[in-house]
Amino acid sequence: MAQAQALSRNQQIVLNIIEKAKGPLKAYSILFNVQKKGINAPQQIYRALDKLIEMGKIHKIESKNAFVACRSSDCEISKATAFSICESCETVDEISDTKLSKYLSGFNHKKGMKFKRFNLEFFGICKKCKKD
Amino acid sequence: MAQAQALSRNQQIVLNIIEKAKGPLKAYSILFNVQKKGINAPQQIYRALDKLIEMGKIHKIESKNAFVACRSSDCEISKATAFSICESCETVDEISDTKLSKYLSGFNHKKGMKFKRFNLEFFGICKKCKKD
DNA sequence: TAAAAAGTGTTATATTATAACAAACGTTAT
DNA sequence: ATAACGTTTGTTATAATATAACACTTTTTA
Ligand SMILES: [Zn+2]
Ligand SMILES: [Zn+2]
Ligand SMILES: [Zn+2]
Ligand SMILES: [Zn+2]
Repeated sequence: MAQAQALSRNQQIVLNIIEKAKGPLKAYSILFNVQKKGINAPQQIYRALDKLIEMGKIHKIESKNAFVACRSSDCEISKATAFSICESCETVDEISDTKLSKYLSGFNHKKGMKFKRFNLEFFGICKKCKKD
Repeated sequence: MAQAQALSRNQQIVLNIIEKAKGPLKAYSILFNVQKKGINAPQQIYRALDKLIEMGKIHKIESKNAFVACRSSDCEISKATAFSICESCETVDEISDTKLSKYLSGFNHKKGMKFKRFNLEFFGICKKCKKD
């Protein structure tokens, strides 16, 4: 069993903020939130984000350039991610659906390319927003 | 049958460049390529790109901030897109697989959100790059 | 033909992300 | 312990991506 990787100081600070957040956070919004902790430059944020993504602790929502904490425990490496995104309130949920994940992981392209990783983003209007 | 929408001058110029390209193009690379045609500002590019996306003529590859022409004729509105992306040579192919598309269009989130649209990006190493 | 809608040109600015370099820190191997 | 190595940090600067705002023109619709 691979030893769970320890987080460095900056990585831990950034992860804490993302985990506490209700929704996806942008890099610069994270930056503004940690200036009191002595982190002053974008680089410091982006470096932490890169490592956290590698470790599977967070994911990037590509369509929003924003970052969310991983909630699904089994994506230790971010190689099969799926999200549901509300176009009205911007809520993002990580979808962990075994069938979906298996279906896509097993998907083979006609042109013979073997996939290592995928990212899927669904868009719609969430239940809560539909009521309004 | 809905009348195919005519393109404005700038939209046509931008679309031509993207269609001629072998791979995804970035907005500013498009801009540099059309300065001889009198287009000088990012806004003009982004406005054209936005409309072309709405019409389904092009798609944005979110993980690369780049744009490709639609090759699959049946996505008149870009509501169900899937791409295969080589992490080595950066080649991008639009996947038009009816089964995949149906499977995903019919996918329903546990939380009851009805999806209007999705975008799927697969990553791997293409056949050609594997040989090297 | 007047009003409305879509498109254009332009300047300025906001937002997102990386380059490059020197110093500090944490491991491991003599 | 200490040298050597890789990783993390701090910092300044800059690159790349994208939008705001405003005045004007063209096209469509009524
Ligand atoms: Zn996850
Ligand atoms: Zn919502
Ligand atoms: Zn298409
Ligand atoms: Zn390749």
